[in-house]
Amino acid sequence: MPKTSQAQKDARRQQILDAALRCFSRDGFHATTTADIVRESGVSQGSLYLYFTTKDEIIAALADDRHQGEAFLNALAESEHDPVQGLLLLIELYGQGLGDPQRMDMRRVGIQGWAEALRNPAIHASVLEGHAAIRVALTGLIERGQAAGEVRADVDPDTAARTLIALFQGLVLQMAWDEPLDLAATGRLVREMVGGALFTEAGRAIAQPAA
Amino acid sequence: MPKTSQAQKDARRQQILDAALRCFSRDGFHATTTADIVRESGVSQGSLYLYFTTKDEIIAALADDRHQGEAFLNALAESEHDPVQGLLLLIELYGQGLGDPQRMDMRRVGIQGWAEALRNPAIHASVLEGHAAIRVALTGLIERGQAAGEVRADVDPDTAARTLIALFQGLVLQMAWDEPLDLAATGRLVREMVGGALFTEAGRAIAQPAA
DNA sequence: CGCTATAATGACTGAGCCGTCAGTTTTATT
DNA sequence: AATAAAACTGACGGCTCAGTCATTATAGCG
Repeated sequence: MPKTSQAQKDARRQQILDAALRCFSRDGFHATTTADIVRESGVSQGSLYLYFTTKDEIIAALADDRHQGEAFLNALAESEHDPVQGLLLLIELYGQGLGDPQRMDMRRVGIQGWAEALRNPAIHASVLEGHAAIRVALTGLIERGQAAGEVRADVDPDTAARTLIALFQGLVLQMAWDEPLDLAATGRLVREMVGGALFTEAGRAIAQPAA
Repeated sequence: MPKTSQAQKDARRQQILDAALRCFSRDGFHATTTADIVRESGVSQGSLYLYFTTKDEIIAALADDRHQGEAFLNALAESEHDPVQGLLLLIELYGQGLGDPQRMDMRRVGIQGWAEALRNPAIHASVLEGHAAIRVALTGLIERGQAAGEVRADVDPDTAARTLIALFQGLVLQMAWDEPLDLAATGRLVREMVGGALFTEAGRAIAQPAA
């Protein structure tokens, strides 16, 4: 008969993860010591290893957590929205996310993860999994748009999705560097780019009122 | 009277830097030990510290080296090319660079640098310096294009430059992850995006033959 | 109030790393 | 060949860190 409930255990685990996120955001994965996480979380050195067997496991757990927040994507992509409006809404939501200071730590750690994915197979898999989830949502929208005649038929949905994601990845990076990005102007430009390169006349007509 | 020429010293220094680049590309900055660099370069542990006072200095030296290769940008940006053709040429050259396997190590280390810039002030300064150099070249081209009536006047050159750079940063990242990017299709799409969002009718007319 | 099983603790350890330095080798000059 | 200055070497010291474990605290139960 356990002496603590599952909820308490989960809370303690989350407490460690929250602390780890702050530490990793501040110092990166490698310059953060387990002692740092211990200090930041308030648990003892020993307890850390009751909830995680390894420092790397903490990193992996954070990478997995990240994917939870992206479930809204599929909901959006498969909703009843018109594909063009759905695409623009997705862009809009991501743009708003860029400016949200609450998510700063997550974004900074995410970037650390991008780099780590180059050499850590587990992180690589996790990062690509998240990447693929967004891509699937985007390609779905684009294909629906093509079926509706609102997106140009000569556009490869996969290429378009990857390119859009690339654009946002770069913006995330520059935001994290504290570069002075004009988010409103950038948003307008991205909509122009998407409208000009992806949409048909019919698509642009639908997009116009939203812009 | 020194026993080795400056050229020999430079060569030895470069030999260490080349080895360090390979190590950092493979294992990242932190998981690479000085012993790794010693093994890879063939110099002794002691000699390493005749040429660099610190492991961090090796990293900084690589970051600075990187900027040397970007001098061609200014030449291009300030050349006699038509601005629209200059922009498209720049995009073309960068696109070709993306696919060049020779530069793979540099790109991988560059991405490590992006992450490191989040917490290491020296790297941050160096990365932003390189970033600014490209941006200046791009804004210059865009402004010349606006003066010539080939680029839309309602586009903010700085925003457009940052957004274009963001796009390429994301593509570099995805390439480094071994994602299956169709570079030819991506290039076409990027040109469509730029044409649709930045160029005026006159600009598109000039762009058309090049595409 | 004992009693037991689980949870928590923090001092400790062994591995590994960065940077040093006393000694060795090389090279130009006499 | 002898010499001295410069270059090079690699074993080692001091330190940090991830992970452990013997001990202590706590919570439920009869």
